[in-house]
Amino acid sequence: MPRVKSPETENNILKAAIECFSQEGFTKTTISSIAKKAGISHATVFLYFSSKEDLFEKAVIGPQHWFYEKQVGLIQSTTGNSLEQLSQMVHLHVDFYMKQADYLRLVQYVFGQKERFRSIVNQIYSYTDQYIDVLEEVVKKVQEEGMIHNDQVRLTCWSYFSFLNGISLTFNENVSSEQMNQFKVSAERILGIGMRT
Amino acid sequence: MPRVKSPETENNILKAAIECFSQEGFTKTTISSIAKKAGISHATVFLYFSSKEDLFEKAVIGPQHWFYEKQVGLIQSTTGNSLEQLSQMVHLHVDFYMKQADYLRLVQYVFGQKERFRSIVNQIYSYTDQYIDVLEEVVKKVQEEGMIHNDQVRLTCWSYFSFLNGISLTFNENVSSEQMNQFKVSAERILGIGMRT
Amino acid sequence: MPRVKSPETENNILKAAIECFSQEGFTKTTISSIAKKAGISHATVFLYFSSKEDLFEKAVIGPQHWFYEKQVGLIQSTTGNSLEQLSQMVHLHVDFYMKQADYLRLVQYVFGQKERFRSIVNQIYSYTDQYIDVLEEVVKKVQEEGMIHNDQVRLTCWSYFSFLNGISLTFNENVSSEQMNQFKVSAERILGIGMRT
Amino acid sequence: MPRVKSPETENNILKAAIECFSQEGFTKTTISSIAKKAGISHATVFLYFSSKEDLFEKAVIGPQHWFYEKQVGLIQSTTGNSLEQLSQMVHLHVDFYMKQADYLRLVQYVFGQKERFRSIVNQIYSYTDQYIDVLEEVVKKVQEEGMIHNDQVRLTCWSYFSFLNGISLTFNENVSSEQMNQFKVSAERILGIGMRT
DNA sequence: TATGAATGAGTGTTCATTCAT
DNA sequence: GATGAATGAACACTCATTCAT
Repeated sequence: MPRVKSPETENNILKAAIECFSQEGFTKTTISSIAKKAGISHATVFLYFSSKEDLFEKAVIGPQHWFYEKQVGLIQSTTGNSLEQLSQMVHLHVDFYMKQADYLRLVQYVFGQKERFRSIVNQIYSYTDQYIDVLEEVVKKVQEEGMIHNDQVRLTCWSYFSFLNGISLTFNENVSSEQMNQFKVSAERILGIGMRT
Repeated sequence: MPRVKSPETENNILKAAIECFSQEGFTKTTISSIAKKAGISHATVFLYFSSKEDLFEKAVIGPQHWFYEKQVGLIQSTTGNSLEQLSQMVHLHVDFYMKQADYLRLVQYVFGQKERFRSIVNQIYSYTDQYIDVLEEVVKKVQEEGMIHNDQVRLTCWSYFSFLNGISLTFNENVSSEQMNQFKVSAERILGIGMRT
Repeated sequence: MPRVKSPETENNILKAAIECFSQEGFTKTTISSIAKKAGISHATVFLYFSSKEDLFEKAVIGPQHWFYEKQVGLIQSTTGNSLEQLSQMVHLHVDFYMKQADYLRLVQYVFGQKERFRSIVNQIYSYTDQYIDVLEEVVKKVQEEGMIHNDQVRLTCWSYFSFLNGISLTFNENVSSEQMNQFKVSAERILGIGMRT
Repeated sequence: MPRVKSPETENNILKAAIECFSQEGFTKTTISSIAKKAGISHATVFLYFSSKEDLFEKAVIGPQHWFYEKQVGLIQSTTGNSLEQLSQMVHLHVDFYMKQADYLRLVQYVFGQKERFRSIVNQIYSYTDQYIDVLEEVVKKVQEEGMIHNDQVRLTCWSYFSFLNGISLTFNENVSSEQMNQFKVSAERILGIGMRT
């Protein structure tokens, strides 16, 4: 982070960049459109980021730390016995994923072009891996208490994670609360809870 | 009598286009690169498609019919009692989605930029709706036999569909067979079957 | 002239070419548009003319012979004493020039870009020179009869010729008969006749 | 504070554009050739003009105001009695038209393709109309003094104007002074003066 | 520091021309 | 002989990046 002048400006650029890149993709988005949205001149962008690629990478990677902290935070904010905690986490996760549509679209855009954005994809995978670690712990704990059973906890966690991405991709606009509830049920089922048989 | 425009060439262009567009996105992909991959001159592309936009739309929409026919076909190819059939369908679906990574990435790319590709997105939604119709029927039949229970069958089907897209997005390369199996288990769970409690 | 197959087709092409070239200029006009107007395929044009340049040159030069024969014919078709004949000629000339707007526009187009179409321009000048020869003879004859006086007969003829081109250029659509009459008066005045003092 | 867009550069582009367009026509002329002649990069042209069409229109229309001011100025610069003034005006006009060959060729090029450049043609007609207004006044004044007679003053003025364009079109290079003098005589005759019978 | 002017590299698209049938 | 498919050359226009102020 060059931190040349105003960190506020830097943030404005990054926010504008996330919006533009997620709506139009990398190549279609112009530096000018980002600058305009950030309320500055296009040339100023280059004072804060060395190139369009640099800005893109920072816009995608930058929020990752916060993003996964947030997810972990959701887990830690739960209360009750561990089964109840897991269920609460699922609810919070689904809500969170549907609310972060903009940024998630950007991440999904990058994931859809793995060869093109190899280096960024790898960085995100590494963040995700850490998060899956945390998730795995939680699920394992519930399992040890005998309340659910999953042969392959880690792989189950990846399924869960994929599901969250899948719903965010398919429904990033106009989701009903009924639909949201169903997503939560489905997510719980993936983790082995919530079956009402 | 002059030479005749070859349907084979048209197909080569479409195949090349799907590959390129899914790897690089719309704007980054050049007509030249598509032409090169199809083994023709870039100008020839314009003999078959009126513009880059036209080619893109046809590359995305074209396979939809086949794609959903295929999915419906998978359902019909199953045997046994209806629960077994549903389970078989899930297995075939997961396999199919992981194999169609290239094309699915393209569809997901379009979905990630709904404002930009509004018209295409709407067309795909309409295909998907039809497919969900079929899926709903199947699930309802199993349910009527009392073997599973889902309050919201249609919404459950959308969850199932989102999950398939989610795994295809997150893992479009190097998936282990263990992982594949877990995906199948998770998919079954979303539909309310496969819980081993 | 290759005279490959049908002279009728060749003529259709030339007629279409004159129309297109005079309306849109050389570069803007496409071989396809000419072919379409001539009711044939664009490739067929190349059976009759070796290149676009070739077709253009033939379309411009081709009618020159007929055009100046026609003008000379107008002179010879007059009757009465030589002053009356000159006046009749002027009337016929003005009518003729306003009627040949399409082709004249093409010639004027070429004249407006003398460097670009040097060779064609020179050929037209040589035709025009011959015509001015004829015109000069006529005017000189009237002058010898003492009915008009012009110091510089040849230069006066060029003025007359320039005037005809000038009105055709400025008014190639919607000319009133009043205007036509005034043109005739003006043309006569250039030649030294028609002054009503 | 950044550099400022220079009006000098804009003028250079316009001058280069007039030269190129008048020599090669609209389509044949490339933005690069204009830029080269103006001593700048082709991309810079688009900083000053939004498109090739825009540049063309401005190059054609731009000088119209100056052009007709100039013509009117010529009239006002004359001295002596009104007949002498008219004669002087004609001399100045002929000189002026032969000197403005470059720009006039461009105007004539546009006039030769009225359908293609309809909007520009209409704008020029409106300028010309104003100029003819002025000319008409002058001629009428001379006429009122009983020194010449023209039935249709306005139409005569259009003839005069057409003649000026005609000579400029036919002789935009290498005109002898003898020829120039004859042009002046012819122009005077159109207006009803200068007959030496 | 911040900006707008300037530009070179790049791309979609057109079109004259060639070629196979 | 006639045609439509195929193509390479060319061009308008865009945009990331640099530079002068």
